[in-house]
Amino acid sequence: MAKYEGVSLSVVRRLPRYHRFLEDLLKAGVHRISSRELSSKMGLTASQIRQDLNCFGGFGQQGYGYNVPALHAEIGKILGLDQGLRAILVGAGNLGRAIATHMAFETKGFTLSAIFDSSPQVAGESVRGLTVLHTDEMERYCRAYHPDVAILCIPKEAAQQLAEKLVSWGVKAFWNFSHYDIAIEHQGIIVENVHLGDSLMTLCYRINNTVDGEK
Amino acid sequence: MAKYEGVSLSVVRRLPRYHRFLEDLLKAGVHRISSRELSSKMGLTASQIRQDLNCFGGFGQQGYGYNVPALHAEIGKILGLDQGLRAILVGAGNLGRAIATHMAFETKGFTLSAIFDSSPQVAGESVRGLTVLHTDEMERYCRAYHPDVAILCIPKEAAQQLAEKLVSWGVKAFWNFSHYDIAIEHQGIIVENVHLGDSLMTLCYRINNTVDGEK
DNA sequence: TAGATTGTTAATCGATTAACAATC
DNA sequence: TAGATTGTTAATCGATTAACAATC
Repeated sequence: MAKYEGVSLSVVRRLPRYHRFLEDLLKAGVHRISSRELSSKMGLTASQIRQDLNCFGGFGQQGYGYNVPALHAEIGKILGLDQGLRAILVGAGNLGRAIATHMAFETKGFTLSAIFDSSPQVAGESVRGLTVLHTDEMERYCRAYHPDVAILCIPKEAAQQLAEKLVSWGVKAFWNFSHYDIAIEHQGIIVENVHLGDSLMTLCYRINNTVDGEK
Repeated sequence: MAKYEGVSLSVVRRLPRYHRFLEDLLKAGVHRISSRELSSKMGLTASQIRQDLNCFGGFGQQGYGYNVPALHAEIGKILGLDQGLRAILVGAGNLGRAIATHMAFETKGFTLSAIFDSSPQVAGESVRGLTVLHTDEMERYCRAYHPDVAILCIPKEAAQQLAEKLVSWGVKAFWNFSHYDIAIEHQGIIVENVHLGDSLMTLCYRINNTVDGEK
């Protein structure tokens, strides 16, 4: 654990993208790639790629470049995609269901192990082969199975209350789709936010404030 | 248009979050806030808030702070949330439907004006009060109504093909949920990516590489 | 007026890019 | 060996933080 402590979040956030591009190359049967070639495909500098990768070790070979299958596997290992961390999903509304059915959890390091909803109507339904449980059962479940992460697809107010409880039941990480900023009140908890509304508003700004032809 | 040309994307990306926090204060009946108070609520520095806001003008008052309703309205105007930009959604699968039904487009600067799907079975269905159209009708629709943005909730291969076409039909911005990196091949097009898989993999890394108690 | 807090300039910090010696 | 390309150090660039004079 914590093998790579000094690595900045900016670098880490680029790793999944490297992994994706290498996967494409792998599928295309490309066995060898230089930082220069990869940089032009990905729209960044060769320097940055070499710097990024060297945070984790020397995966290349001078005069040759990088071995695609090996590098792809290395990055997967660095990310921990083989770990099968246990995730629970909280909130089986439109978004929650879409996340449950749409996401390839298994190839991203996770197993979706339970789904909860606060509505008695929804509890009992089957989503992605899992029977939705009522949120009342969440404490028992967490204490018994110690999920690694909770995926919050619930409104802000519910998120605020439930995050508190989930933390007290030992959940240390959140994939947060709600508008509640967990990280502020819960130091030491890992939070990955997906603020769709913020993303859309940013897009709105950019459309309104971009001169035609500007990058 | 392009009123604020020099402002960096890092600053712009914080605007929606300011807007959200100010909305909460507004609802709580708070009329006045200093950069210092706001900074402690949001988990950033007072300096940064003042710097950020001053990119767009002097909205505060020395010795007093910021007027909450006024600042909230200003940021909304800067973002262009009152513009009602026309959005079309491409792909009415799990994710597309969730986005269509879940997102509050109206309060984020957009109007969802049409939904398309490539499956003849799906075309004709009603989603959020809109009849899903077949993708064959997209060209005619774009040429007639000039949508400002296309929301891509389709697989990578389809995204690659359709992005190409949409650009040729005059679409200048994308809210992209696919794994295809539009921006690389289409310079001058505005792309806001939501790479859920990347976010999940980043979370995987952070869980695997965070020492207990570390921030 | 005195106190508070902004707007803004200057200092620091971190991230990206460039350069090049090491080496396959 | 010669050419290519990495790993790594140094230079640059941009973003964040600190400081303080302006001013309400």
